[in-house]
Amino acid sequence: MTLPRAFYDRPTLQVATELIGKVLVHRSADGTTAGAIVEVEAYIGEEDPACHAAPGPTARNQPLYGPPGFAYVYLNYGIHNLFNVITERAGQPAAVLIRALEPLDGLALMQRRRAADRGGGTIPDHELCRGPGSLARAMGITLDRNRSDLCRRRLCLEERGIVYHDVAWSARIGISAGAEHLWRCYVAGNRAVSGKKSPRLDPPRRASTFA
DNA sequence: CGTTCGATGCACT
DNA sequence: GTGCATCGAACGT
Repeated sequence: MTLPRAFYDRPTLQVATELIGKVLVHRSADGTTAGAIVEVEAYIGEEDPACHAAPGPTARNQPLYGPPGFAYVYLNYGIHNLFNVITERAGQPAAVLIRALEPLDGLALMQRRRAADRGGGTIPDHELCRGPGSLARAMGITLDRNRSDLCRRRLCLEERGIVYHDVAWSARIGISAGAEHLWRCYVAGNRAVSGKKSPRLDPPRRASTFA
């Protein structure tokens, strides 16, 4: 079932953690793709230097100031589309960046979209939606989905009863200002999560007693 | 395995 | 003109 607008109309960190395990679905002209969210980052308010709202309202960041439950898609590094969901009530600029999915539906279509960028070759399933740019590419999410209503059918988030354990928090990836906030939420140990090897939760099997 | 580095387009100063 | 909420090809171990 599709998440209602009230889901997004709450504190951003709360929405971020509850987004883990929810399913992002895109019904496009090419077909339907879907995946379970395993990694997100929160961007909260004009006081957060890494948030696009940091400079105050501009033409580009307008969706951040709008009502919750809408998409904010923008072009990054001239190459990648990044997909965010708007949280908090209108006037409070905040969003959650979706960084990685575990692919569920439409894997062949994802494969085709990703392969279109390269010469060819097959991509491992767990790498299809690993990283925010790759995810948007595999899901077919482009700039024309900016401001899309996530409570409609075309592009939405669903509850399918998926539960992940070992949910962890860390600093956000790829930013310098605002690194003190631990606003990245991810499933520890999941192969579809971006970045290097996720730090292990369990302690080393044998700690040396000698220094 | 790991790390480095170039590509690329647009918003903003 | 500058600086990105990145990716993956091309190297080195």
